[in-house]
Amino acid sequence: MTERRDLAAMLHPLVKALIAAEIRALEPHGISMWAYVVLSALDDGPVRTQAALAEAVGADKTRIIGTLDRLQEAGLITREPDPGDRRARLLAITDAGRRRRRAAQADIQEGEELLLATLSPGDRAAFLRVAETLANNVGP
Amino acid sequence: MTERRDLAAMLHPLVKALIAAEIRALEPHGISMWAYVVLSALDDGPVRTQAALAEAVGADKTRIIGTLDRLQEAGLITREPDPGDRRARLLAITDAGRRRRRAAQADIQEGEELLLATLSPGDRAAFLRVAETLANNVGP
DNA sequence: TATTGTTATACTCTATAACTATA
DNA sequence: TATAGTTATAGAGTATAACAATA
Repeated sequence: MTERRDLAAMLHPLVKALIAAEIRALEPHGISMWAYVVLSALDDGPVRTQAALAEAVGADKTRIIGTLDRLQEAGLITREPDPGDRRARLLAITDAGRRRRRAAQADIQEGEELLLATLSPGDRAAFLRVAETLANNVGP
Repeated sequence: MTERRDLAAMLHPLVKALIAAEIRALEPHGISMWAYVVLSALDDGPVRTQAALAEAVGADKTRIIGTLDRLQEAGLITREPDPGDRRARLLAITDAGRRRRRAAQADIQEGEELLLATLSPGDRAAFLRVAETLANNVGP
């Protein structure tokens, strides 16, 4: 094998920079990183319990409660007791939430494109393809 | 632009998994992640102050002190006052440190290869090339 | 007075445990 | 009694501020 740097050593600073840029991009939209993650998850479809949502976004169930409080307060999600089992909370994104999330995502990806623009079309496509593959191989 | 997932959303779980694997790989070598990072930086050449080393590895200067204490105690680095300015500490890796670091790196990259093995040779090369490029574009 | 390294303190993020309400 | 959600507590990691030694 030809010599190379460690994957983590290369990708960790990159991810740190991406997250910092994402936080800056989210600020004008008035939502936190966790709020964005939650909205993104709910944009794929409603979820029946907060624990399931937490699991889907890779968080502890206690960690998203404040986020859900604020998203509900802002009218970006709905959160109602399941009539069939009033312990559970049915979670769904609202139209306003969907608009907010998609506007935020457009800004985030616009920033990311500045980085990707330095790549050849072939490298860009290969990198995105591999990133998706590896992210899926590695579990949630 | 064709639709795609956010870079951070793909790469963050990947990096988390890589770091977790790295920590497991380092355990038999008896060094922490920060110790490995410090050894790797010093394997590229000695450094004249702890602050410069901290900066080089993306850490706060107060955060690496305990790590340096342990590395020195274990004989993996040397750390002596600069005769020309006794406030500064000259830092260098020892032969034992170099051996430890390289053995650790071999194990780490062996684990990473399991992931990369799923890729076509072209995708593998492109991914490593792009990761290096982006990591450099993004600052230290 | 300024700089290097160190120690002490506080803050943020996260996880664990204890509690409530429903079943 | 078991489960979903919430609140309270504690732990890890990090950054900031105060301190000691040297210049």
